[in-house]
Amino acid sequence: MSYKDRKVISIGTVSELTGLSVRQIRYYEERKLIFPERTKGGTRRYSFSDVERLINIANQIEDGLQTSEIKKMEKRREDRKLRDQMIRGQLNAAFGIRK
Amino acid sequence: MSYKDRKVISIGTVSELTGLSVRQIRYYEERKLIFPERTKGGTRRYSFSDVERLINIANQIEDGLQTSEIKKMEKRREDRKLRDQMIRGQLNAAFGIRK
DNA sequence: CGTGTAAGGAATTCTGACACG
DNA sequence: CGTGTAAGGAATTCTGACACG
Repeated sequence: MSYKDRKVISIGTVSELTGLSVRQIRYYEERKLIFPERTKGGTRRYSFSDVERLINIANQIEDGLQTSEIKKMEKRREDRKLRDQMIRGQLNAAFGIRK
Repeated sequence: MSYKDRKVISIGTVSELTGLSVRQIRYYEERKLIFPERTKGGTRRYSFSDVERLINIANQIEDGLQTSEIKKMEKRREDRKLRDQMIRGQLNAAFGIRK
């Protein structure tokens, strides 16, 4: 959609923007925490959103969390979000509650 | 400032986003129409604003304009902008006109 | 588990030049 | 003038592995 989500940044630039090593960035991908696109040639491309996400991941790692825990927390957060949306939708369908 | 102006995109990706050849992109820089940054290694980095500017340049070229003419028009536009700002500033200083 | 590193190779980019028109 | 291309080289990125802890 917006510039923020266009995958156009190569890993070296992401390393500069985040302060993380390319090794760390690739590792977080291996652990399914980040999902860059690939060019035809196979090089990774990240978005600014990815950069922000990486900074959050790095902070959680610094706080002693393991990548598996970070992954679980994200999933729970995502599940809550979906559940809330569903509840909102049902309330709206039943009572026409706006916003 | 914003994501739009961060110089983080390499020339190959810019080529994809604009549909221009890397040769064309480098040439417009040679003609002083575009100003990418450079990494320590010397590779060019562009912003989304640069991508937009390139698309505009390409359209003007298609319309038969020469790079020197495009450059002049941009300068004139820039000069008008500065002049208007100055006038606004003087009006405001003299009469306190807001906005 | 998270990260560094050396290894070999492939993809990407760079510059200056020649070509065409 | 604007753009394509072949040339040689340098910078960038890739993967799989070994190391440490």
